[in-house]
Amino acid sequence: MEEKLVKEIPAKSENLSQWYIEVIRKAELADYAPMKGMMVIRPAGYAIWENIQRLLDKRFKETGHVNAYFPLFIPESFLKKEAEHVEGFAPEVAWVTRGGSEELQEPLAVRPTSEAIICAMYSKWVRSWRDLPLLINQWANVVRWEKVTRPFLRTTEFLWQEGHTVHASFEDAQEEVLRILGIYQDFIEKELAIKVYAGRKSDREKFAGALYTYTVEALMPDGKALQAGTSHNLGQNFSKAFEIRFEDRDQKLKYAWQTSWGVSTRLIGATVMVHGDDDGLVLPPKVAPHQVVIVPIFKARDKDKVLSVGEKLHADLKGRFRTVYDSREEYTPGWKFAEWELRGVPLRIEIGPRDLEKNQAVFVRRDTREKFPVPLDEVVHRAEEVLEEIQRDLFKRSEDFTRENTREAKDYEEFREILEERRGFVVAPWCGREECELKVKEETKATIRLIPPEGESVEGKKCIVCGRPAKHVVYFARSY
RNA sequence: CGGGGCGUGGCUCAGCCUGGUUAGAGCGCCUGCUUCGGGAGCAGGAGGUCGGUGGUUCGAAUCCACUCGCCCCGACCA
Repeated sequence: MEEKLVKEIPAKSENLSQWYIEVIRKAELADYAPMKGMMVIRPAGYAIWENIQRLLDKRFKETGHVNAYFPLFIPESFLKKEAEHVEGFAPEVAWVTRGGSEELQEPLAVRPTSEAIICAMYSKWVRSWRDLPLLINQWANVVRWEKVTRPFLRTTEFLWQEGHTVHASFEDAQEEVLRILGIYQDFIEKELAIKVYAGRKSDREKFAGALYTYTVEALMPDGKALQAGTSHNLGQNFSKAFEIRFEDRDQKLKYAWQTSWGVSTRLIGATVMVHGDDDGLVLPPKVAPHQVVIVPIFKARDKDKVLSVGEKLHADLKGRFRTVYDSREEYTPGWKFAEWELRGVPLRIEIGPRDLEKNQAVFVRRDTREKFPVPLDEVVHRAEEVLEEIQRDLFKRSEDFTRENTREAKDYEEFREILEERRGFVVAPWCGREECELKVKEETKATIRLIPPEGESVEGKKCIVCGRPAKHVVYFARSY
């Protein structure tokens, strides 16, 4: 039994919810603002977001997308143009009804998502098939008046990116939707080291106003699923509501086909939950604000020697990795170890008198706590390898956990038993009827998280609930 | 939005039930010295008006009402 090194954080395995909140505050990722459901993203948290932005934005640009920025406010009449859309979002929209001392003629919604305002602009910009595809993304904040909030996972205001594209055909739009879904999956698995399943949402769970919604879903340590990103095929629903038409090669005027897609600061929450441990954050090297921390260890008599080697190490490392050199003298090495572990720095490099004698440094992995000596002239090279190993191992662990907690249910009794006692994903055949979906939700609190891509045959399979012939084999889970 | 719990120096909490001296502790913080390979030791010091508002009372952290915020359960949630 390993000794717990950080005080005042509840054990992750015993109380995930408390652990999560405490870690976020103690590691200074975020703090509560004085208004309900709102938080301040502190520098340590924002640095993760900046890394997410950088790595995702690169992928968007590589696939032909450009960034723009649309207004925060949406006139009420615009929001109302697409019927399903307004119905879906109405309960959680914040309104501005006054400007200065004057009542507004028309209330302005604080965007809960930007389809309405963006489509209004697109209807002005799209005229010809030559204008398509239109591939725009924006990094922005949105506001949703949620009843239950939790830092990063569900807050009143949050940061995200939302892509909004316009295409000449259903096929083009569908291709875009799946391309983005692929980017999300690749990004989350490679950079955040979180295993996700990708698939389509049931009609009940899809985005308000979409034809189809695709999703990537991750499994949290308590066995509940978290929607990590969505990509919607909007069909012509919005183009008809907002009159986005183009004249095609055949000289016919056609309504455009659209998509929208997004991931949010919720990804930070997922990263914290999936990888953290009882001593605090464990951050994947690719998005960690600091990838390496160098801690020099010295007594008065070897201070100069150790510090000069430490500085040399720092100089060698800082060009390659996000490195912090913690040479503060007011804290002891032990204190620093605990502090940087709490903050999730993937690799710690210790350098002390004993190491100098052997011309080495000591590496300590945050994820495994594995400690091993590295010759001084191999530090940079080994650091690179170790960071890659950590990144890989974190994903492996997430993948193993997710697979181990993905089970097939033979019958409804077993289905309920799994969701009650072990949770995780339960894979089962479904007839496609909302009635059965609702029954499952009522009786187990689980919903259909996704319908996987076609492939597996449903020949001879029967709905886990009603026994009718199955249309799909789907993934159920309780969710955040 | 319904049920429950909780707001006291930066943090974790005691005090409240049974109102009454200058509101306490540990950690953290500041100063000095000694330390430094897993959250160092000693000495001295600073810091709170008890979430907010109103009420009861000679007197309120303590009792009452309202209100803001946080946590848990439920409802809701693309």
